[in-house]
Amino acid sequence: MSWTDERVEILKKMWGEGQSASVIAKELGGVTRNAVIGKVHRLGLSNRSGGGSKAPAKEKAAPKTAAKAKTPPKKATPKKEAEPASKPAADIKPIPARKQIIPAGQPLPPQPSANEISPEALASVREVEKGAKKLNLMELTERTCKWPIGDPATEDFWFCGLTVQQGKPYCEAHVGVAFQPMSSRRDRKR
DNA sequence: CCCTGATTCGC
DNA sequence: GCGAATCAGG
Repeated sequence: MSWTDERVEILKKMWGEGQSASVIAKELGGVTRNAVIGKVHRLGLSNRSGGGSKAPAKEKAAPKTAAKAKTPPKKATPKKEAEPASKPAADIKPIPARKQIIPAGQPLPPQPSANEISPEALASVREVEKGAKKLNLMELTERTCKWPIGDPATEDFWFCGLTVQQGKPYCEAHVGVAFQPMSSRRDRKR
């Protein structure tokens, strides 16, 4: 991919909106966040200033003087990550025949007592579950949502598997229902 | 650990 | 000009 005019437009727009480089990169597709950051700098809008026109212009000393003076690339962690780099996208979920969906009354490991989920949270949860990866116990990793769905006693059981929210063990939606601020507990009719 | 932007430098 | 590798801070 190259930086076509419109792609740069999107970049400027999103960067201006304060979107992170990774998000912009994902949006544009075909580029990594590094590419985005690099471009942002070349465009001179590293600072989120729009009409400032005042460029602090902080020049760094040019270390390259000697013939071959390479900065010792210290590799503290030579781990090579096999990142998917760029992949089209996996949207469009046919969604087979899924009847029973979270009975909301038993599959809630956390918060054992009282689990009346707010309508909004429950709505988003169901939304998420439509795109859940349905991972089994073996497929869970530190960054997959560990929210159980279905009945552990049957085959209709799997884990959400979506990307977790930093730190938490669940994805955003599930974090929402798992960590209900005890205040929002109101007796819902059932 | 993950994420963020910043910088360097070979291509 | 481009962007991976790397650095540095949260």
